[in-house]
Amino acid sequence: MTCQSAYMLTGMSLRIALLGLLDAKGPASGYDLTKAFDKSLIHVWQAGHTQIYPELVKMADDGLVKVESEGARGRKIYAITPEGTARLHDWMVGHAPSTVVRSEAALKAFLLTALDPDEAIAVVTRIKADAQARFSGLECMGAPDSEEFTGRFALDLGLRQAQTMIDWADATLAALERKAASSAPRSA
Amino acid sequence: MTCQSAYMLTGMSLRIALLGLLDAKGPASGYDLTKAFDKSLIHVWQAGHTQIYPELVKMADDGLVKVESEGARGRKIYAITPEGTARLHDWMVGHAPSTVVRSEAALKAFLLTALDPDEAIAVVTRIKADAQARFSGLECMGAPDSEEFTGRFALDLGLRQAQTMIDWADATLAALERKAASSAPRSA
DNA sequence: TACATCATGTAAAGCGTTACATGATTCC
DNA sequence: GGAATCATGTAACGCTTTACATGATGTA
Repeated sequence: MTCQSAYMLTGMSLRIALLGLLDAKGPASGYDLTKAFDKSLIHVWQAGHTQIYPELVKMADDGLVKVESEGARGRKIYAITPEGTARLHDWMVGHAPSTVVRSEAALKAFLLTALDPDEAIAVVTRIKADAQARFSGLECMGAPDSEEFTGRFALDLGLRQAQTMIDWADATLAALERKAASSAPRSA
Repeated sequence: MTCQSAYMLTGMSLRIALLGLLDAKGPASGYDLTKAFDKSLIHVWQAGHTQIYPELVKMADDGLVKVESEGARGRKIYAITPEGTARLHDWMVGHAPSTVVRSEAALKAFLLTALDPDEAIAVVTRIKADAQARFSGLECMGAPDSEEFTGRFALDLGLRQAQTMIDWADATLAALERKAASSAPRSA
């Protein structure tokens, strides 16, 4: 009956991502964290500075981070607190993964049968091209210099997911082409 | 320069999902559509009745659907209009897939290195169990009677994605177990 | 001096969840 | 009569995006 405290029940993932970055890489400013989201968290979670700055203020109010120092140009360096570390740990081991899915690609897949085969082929071809671009982007993040080691497992997952989309697109294109051929065989 | 009209630029996916259902299955009430989301769109897009009812009203205002008839118990049957069909078609072929990703599982993958190997193993084991449950759920939706044919391609995609998560979890568990063994070899 | 980058914020609007609220009909 | 299901809605809150806004510092 005793429901765990509220942080187990609500979204919170932006907080967790920020705590994770501060935990892994040490104190940083909102500006640094915004860049980190763009650079190494882009395939995992997205947030802009307009979301990050106010969230850091709220997290400081809640004692999860604190302003460690203020540098040039009003730069504020945040550090994770022991309470913040504990919160991060609790979320990682205690938070039941949410089952919500909201995928535009899956929605297009769902609605594909509403289109003519030719149009459906165009849609899936575009999805495939996107997945290939994502795969290439992730590959670049990975191997050579790789200043970001934190994302090793997430990178592997991202690559596998992109490959899965490519494979699905290939299989779907094959099915659609069979259908296009059988529904209009006279043009051969 | 001429940006396409606003519907190309914003979210809209709930609208599209509703239009797709009305297009595929014919006129339906908000209640029916809510059930359809739960039953056949659950692995694609999620929405509850509190979101669907007001959205249908707005869509009627915009001329994409209309109240075709009113049945017992205040039941309102919505039908897609030609304009709605056109909007659905335009989105399918014209909307650039959004690149935003926000995945709690990927976030956990990213933060895995912040945990002890033992804890990380527990987290990944749970992710794997979830993916297996999702896979089984999708399998049930698929084969035998299958009153929902519309979701054929989306179902295939969902199964592939669930399998990918299972495969990633297995590979990650193997890596973590090697790490756990090498960091504490004396307990053998 | 002008432009790029660094660095921080606020405000408005839309999307999504949870809680609240109501009433009709059907089945036991 | 009571419970389950049918059927629709509103309100409050939180998350996310877009647009607006400001000023400091470095560099060509």
